[in-house]
Amino acid sequence: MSHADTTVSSDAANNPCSDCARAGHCLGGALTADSLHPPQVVRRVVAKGEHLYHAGDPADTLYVIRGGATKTYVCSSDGEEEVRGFQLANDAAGLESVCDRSYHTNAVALSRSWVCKLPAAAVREKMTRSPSFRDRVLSKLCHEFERLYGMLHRGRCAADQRVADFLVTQLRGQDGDIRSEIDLPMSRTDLARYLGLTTETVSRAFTRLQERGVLKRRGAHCEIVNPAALQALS
Amino acid sequence: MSHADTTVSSDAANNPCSDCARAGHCLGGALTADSLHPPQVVRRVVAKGEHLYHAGDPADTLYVIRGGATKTYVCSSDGEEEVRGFQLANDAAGLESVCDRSYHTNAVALSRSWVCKLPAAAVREKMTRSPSFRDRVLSKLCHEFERLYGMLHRGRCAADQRVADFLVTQLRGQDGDIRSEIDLPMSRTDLARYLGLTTETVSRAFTRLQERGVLKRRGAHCEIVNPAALQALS
DNA sequence: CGAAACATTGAACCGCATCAATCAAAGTGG
DNA sequence: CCACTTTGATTGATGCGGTTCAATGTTTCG
Repeated sequence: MSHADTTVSSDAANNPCSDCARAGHCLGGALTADSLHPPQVVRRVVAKGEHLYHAGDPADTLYVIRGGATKTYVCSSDGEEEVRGFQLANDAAGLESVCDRSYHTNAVALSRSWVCKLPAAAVREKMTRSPSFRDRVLSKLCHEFERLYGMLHRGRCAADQRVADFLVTQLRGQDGDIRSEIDLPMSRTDLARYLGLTTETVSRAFTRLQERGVLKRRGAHCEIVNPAALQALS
Repeated sequence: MSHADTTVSSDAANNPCSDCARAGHCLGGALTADSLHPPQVVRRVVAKGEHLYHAGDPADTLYVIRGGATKTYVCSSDGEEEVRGFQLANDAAGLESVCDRSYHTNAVALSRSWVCKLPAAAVREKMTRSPSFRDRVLSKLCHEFERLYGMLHRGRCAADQRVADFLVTQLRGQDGDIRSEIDLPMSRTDLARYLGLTTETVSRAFTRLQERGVLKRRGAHCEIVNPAALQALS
């Protein structure tokens, strides 16, 4: 994945979205399309382990992930970490900034990541001015609802199903087609805390999937040998 | 609970919210406050077992429950019913009408219920006109997110904790104070399908809570003897 | 009253968590 | 570059909680 366009031209200094290939599909692009004066969207590189925000911080920024990967998580009352979601390229983090005063999750980079910061105030203002932009934001919220309902459903399935379902979800790109291989950016521990299982159980599920000839693993890389079988499980 | 105001005055025929005590706290009241010509909000009585909408129907109505109780549910691929939520007085059903074209759940009355139908088009239109109304709708969506996150957390707890946590949630009225007794409007089966457990496990959890002196049951009625102990569990 | 639906209780089984050990990969410092 | 440490992943053995199957008790309603 190339991030050559992070080198800032003088144009991009005023509007980082002007030289972004994804501007047409991104809330940031829409936010800066009818150009007001100052740069509203800011690009940033985030080191592995660095936080985008913490729970309780004033929710003043909507993040769009350009590259890399992040996770959102909370620490439950018993001290356990609950992973609420992973964000890859083109995903949003901190959507609660649209409808709440403060973040209720923590967000941290799983690897070196490239993100765009959209001021929540600008997003709200644009929502007021443009119903179509508002509908795009609502659509994002709607997708998040669907994802959460999916998580709830997964929580009622057996371990192998949870892992299979997760893989199917991850393999489906935003363009709709289904890839046959993937690099999982998160650790087994994070995946377990996302799926509501232990690392041991997740590990065993992967082993079983491999033994059945559904997939092959090489470290974080994961190749789907039998997509139909994977789909059938989830 | 009295529903005397369902008897329609000629005023109320044009605007059912004009004689509703809850109009000030209800999206319906806000929708009809700056009165346009025809009645936008329609009241209806829904018989037990009658559906408000089905999954796949065009999502053209936002429902507000005035009295009674409803549940939303989906039938998963394996034929099992998954209950996604219960709606009591002042709760909304069909929130997806704000951001989606069609409902993705079914909604059915658990008992004779009184509902208000808000046309989704009118809600969207008012959102465009009034940022504060828009923020109220967004706030509803935000609360739904919180509820879903709570459900996800509950899904990782033991059976007794799930039931205790559910009770605590139900006992907390929208005014913030905590009641000491409650009539559960849903069957054990529905509750089990909501909590991701079996009816037997839910039943045993209630029995254990009673044996520990936390609560007393008389049919659907549930009296909390030791609120502190209940809170401590959840 | 009698039937049907719902709720409760009991016994046995099974899947996941837990505890524990080994293995693999990635740094780190001499 | 190689020992050494550290971190993460895998595999194994055991126990427990919730499901499953089955029976009984309770409520509701024609």
